Amino acid sequence: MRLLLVEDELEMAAALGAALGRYDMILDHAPTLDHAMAALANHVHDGIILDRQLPDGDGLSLIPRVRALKSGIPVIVLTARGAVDERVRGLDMGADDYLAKPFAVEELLARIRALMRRSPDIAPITARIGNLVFDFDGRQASVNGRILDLPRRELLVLEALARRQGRTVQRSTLEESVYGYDDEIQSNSLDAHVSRLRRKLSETGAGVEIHSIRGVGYLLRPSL
Amino acid sequence: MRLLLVEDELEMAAALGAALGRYDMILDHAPTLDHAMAALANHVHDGIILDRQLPDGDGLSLIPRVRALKSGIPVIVLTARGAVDERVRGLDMGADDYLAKPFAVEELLARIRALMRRSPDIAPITARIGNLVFDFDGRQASVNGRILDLPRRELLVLEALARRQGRTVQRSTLEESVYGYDDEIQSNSLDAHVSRLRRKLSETGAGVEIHSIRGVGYLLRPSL
DNA sequence: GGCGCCGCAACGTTGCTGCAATCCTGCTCG
DNA sequence: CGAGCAGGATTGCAGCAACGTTGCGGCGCC
Repeated sequence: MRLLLVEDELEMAAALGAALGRYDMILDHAPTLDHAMAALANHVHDGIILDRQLPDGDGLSLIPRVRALKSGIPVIVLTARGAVDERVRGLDMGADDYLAKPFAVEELLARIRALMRRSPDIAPITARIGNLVFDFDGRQASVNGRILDLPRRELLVLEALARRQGRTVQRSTLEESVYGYDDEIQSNSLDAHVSRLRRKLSETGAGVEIHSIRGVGYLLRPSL
Repeated sequence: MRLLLVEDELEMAAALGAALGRYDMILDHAPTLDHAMAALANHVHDGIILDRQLPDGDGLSLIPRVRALKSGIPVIVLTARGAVDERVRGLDMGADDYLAKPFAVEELLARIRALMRRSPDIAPITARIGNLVFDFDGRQASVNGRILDLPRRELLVLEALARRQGRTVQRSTLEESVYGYDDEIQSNSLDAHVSRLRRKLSETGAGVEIHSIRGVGYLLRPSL
């Protein structure tokens, strides 16, 4: 992980650099807005820590420029303690979080982690098949970050298949997880759901296929 | 924000519930340790307020069990005034703070906020979706710097959705965070709140939409 | 007493879902 | 090797449950 610290106090920068280094993070240091823009243009950063009082202007003015360049980067603003309206202004300018000085390094770290977690890169309990990501916790499927909004039954089918990805799922097992035990079915509704699911998966380029095994059940796997 | 009060005196519980309600917080009430454990198992709370003298034991015995279940939750212990060693014992058992009875509600509130702020792991302090900024600390939503003046229930809906932005929130989860668990609902009031919220969000150009997933729940996301 | 929030219910609307009819595909057996 | 068949795929349709919207009345709060 590589962070950019925009801060004119050298002491502070050095201290933070040392602390973050212990957590395998790289800290680039920019003492002014100009330096910051140059650094952003030349390197790829995963997050920005921004002081407000800088020699060549208010740190906040950097935010729109950052967003224009790379919108997704988390920005944490350092504010003076207790300055509530400063805080509000920072957030409205598009900062993702703020931290009052003085602060504990651990807290900064925790917030960085929290922000990183928010970006969809690192997902908790998920299955990946092809371009498809199924989030069992959030009970939703997405393809390339775009959430598929699937009706309940189709979602249940996909969930059951994703749970056992690459392995065949008995037809009866599937029926059980889509319908209750009590809730019987007397038609090929399940097949119908599979059919509709297939269409949606191929339309969205999920890169998966639901393979059917005659007389046994279905199987979810990457296509090709 | 949703808190659990473990306290056998009903008067006290009612008074606190009313007071916290004015600050847009949901208070669940558990009169015994057993009730408390049941509530914790079934619901997601952001903090616990714990009395020591309970019908079925010392409140402190709850703390290790809480930590085992969900470690990050702040716990505030209510103690009798002046009992110093009680206080010490509470902190040693893993409480995060204590408060001597009788106390001012404002003080309790301040301590809750302080604790929430101190445990940065649980959540980032703000969420940004589209032009909408939700400040979990200040408990308010704003669009382009203009604060949205939302009634209590609508704010709770938006908060719950913003907490899990971009992910589907089960209908039941939403109901729980908007209403307490004793506080039942038997109509489509939730839908009504969502409807009104939608109107306000679109009128103010928040750039977000509350997408509904039939049979599952809702989902807050930027509108295209 | 005015105002606004809230639960509630009525009613309109949507779109999921079970069903069945029809077509398709792979297997079996003579 | 080809006909027959069983299981699977697809799709239109209608019923209905879930959702959206709105107005009303009660209640608490200033």
